Amino acid sequence: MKDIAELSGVSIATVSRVLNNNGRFSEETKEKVLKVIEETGYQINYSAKTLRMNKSFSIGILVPDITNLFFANVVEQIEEILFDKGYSTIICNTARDAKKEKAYLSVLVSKLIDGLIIISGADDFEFEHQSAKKEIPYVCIDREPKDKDRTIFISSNHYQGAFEATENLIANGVKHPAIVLHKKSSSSSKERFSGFKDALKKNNIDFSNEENTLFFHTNKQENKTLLKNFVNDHPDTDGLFTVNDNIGLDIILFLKELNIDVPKDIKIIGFDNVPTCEYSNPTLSSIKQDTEKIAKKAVSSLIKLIDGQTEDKGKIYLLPVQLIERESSKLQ
Amino acid sequence: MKDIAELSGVSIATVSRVLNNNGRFSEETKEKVLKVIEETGYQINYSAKTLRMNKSFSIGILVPDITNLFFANVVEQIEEILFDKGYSTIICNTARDAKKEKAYLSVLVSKLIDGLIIISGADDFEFEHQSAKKEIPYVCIDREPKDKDRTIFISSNHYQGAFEATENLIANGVKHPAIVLHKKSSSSSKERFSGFKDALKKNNIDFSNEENTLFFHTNKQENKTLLKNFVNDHPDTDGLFTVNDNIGLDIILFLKELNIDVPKDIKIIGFDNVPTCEYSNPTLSSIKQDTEKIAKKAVSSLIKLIDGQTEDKGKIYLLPVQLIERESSKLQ
DNA sequence: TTGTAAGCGTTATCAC
DNA sequence: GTGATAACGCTTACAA
Repeated sequence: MKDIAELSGVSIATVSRVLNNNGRFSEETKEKVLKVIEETGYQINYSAKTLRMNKSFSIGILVPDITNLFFANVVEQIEEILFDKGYSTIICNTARDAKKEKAYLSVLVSKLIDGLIIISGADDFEFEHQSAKKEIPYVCIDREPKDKDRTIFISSNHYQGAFEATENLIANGVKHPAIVLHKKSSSSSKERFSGFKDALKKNNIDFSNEENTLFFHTNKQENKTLLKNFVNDHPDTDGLFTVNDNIGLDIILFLKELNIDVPKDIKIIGFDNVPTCEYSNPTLSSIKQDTEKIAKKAVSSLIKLIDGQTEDKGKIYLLPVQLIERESSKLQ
Repeated sequence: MKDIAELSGVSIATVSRVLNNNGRFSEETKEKVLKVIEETGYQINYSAKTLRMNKSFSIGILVPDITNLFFANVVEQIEEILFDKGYSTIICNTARDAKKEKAYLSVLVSKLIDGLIIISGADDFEFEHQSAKKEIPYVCIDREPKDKDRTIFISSNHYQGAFEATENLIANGVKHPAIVLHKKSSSSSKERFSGFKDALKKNNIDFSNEENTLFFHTNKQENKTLLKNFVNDHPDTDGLFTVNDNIGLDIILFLKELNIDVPKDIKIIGFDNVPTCEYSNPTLSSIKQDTEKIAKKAVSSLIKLIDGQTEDKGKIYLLPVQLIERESSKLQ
């Protein structure tokens, strides 16, 4: 800027005004300055700007696993919107590791990020606003904040999705549905669980943990055995709602090995609508989340908070989901 | 820092020394200062540090599409290694848009990033080092740099992978192999193309663009027609090497509709080894890139450049790939 | 409409 | 060992 000022024969202050279009300069100087800027290929120094303005024009995103397609889609779309608004995004892959999450939060605070978007995660999110510093606005996607009044919570309607999936199974003739899920569960999979249970209740099917739930681990081989035992112990089972598509897809393979036909013997519906659903055999029915809406809502909510509009604080946005029917749940 | 200094009764300079472990302070002061820091929950201000040191402790990554699993894997691993080394990563999703790429580069320069990692992309990468500023070190993954002497190029051995895939098809009885690829091609898909051609040559199979190549577009329906026409025009075709798995997986579905059996009538091998390969029917053989090695090599190379070690500049690292045989290419 | 200068939170040089 | 202090590049209040 000093160079620009000298080359165009004005003061540094004027250069700054022109750069930020703050008014208080003549058309003539403006052109002079912009010309020099053009020629020199000047690039603003954001550190200095940040230091001075206490605003970094960057937003942090905390995501458990960027290789998960659902997350990747949301992140991609958030990033695009933010980019258009002049913010850059710092994507932090926490690898579902609480320690790493803490470390990242600390780095983000140090970088004076203007806002934070939290995507999913094992337990409720807590932001320990260190010291009396300016509080950093944040919004949560698919993960409940501990401090609900301070932030905005955006989530797909997991309950509704699970409910619809289960009712669809029943409508297609399933008499003994079961849910397959992981033991340690996020707020969203808890919602899915209760959607499943309520659908049974509504359809007068008794629910018991023993008969209607199967808990998977993370190891594939182990899960294969768990499934085998489950269908042995509960041979009536004729429909499975799997808490996500990865589980559903694995089960399709497992059942093939057990010579159990999908959908004739057992119907399956997953959750997330990952691309693989279209390539499996049979193709996997699933619940599709509206990643675009989620991303848009998250960004607009966050921007509001950043701009000091507090009227949405404490709000919860539940976004609708959509059942995508494919072969795995079809009536024969 | 000022507060810390006052609270612990030392000068700001001393606090800085303790924080950075620069020596020139007594054990006693150290403890005193660290205690206060602990209590106050002090967080360093990176903007100030960056401004002063002209070093930002952050690295930019340019990636065409974060929802592509191969890219996501590489990015994830790069991020993890960098995090352990105290760098934070700014992931820039260029969406294969040259304009956006330019815009991002400009932002990254403004943020004084210490280094840059470029992943893939349509054409050779050019970094127009603006003005006489400090030059930013960068390394390229799967994308050739224009200015080869300035940087380090890391790539899977796409040529070898394509060569092996093609030879494997031939070894399994394929007499009339064809390659399926996109018209506008990156440096890596060019390599794959020439690996394919050379494998034909070595096995005394004549190559012609007309008989042995099929160019796909981006539209799925269109591609289905293209494939249909191709197998009509060239009914001898009994093996396809698809330049990536997404094409291969689509073709499996298309051929099913055409009542052409895979692998009996036509054998297929893809490239990238995406997870879906294991779920399709038949499962898709593929070439697996070693994302871990790629990530490690990229980071270590970049760090060397950042540290001013120039002896590796201009080097090219070709990393081995691995054929994963599944049902789609098996001999019956 | 323009210029001067203080100050943002660090690090690094120098003096003690 | 420790402390003053200049400087990094920018914005902005105030003066002109």
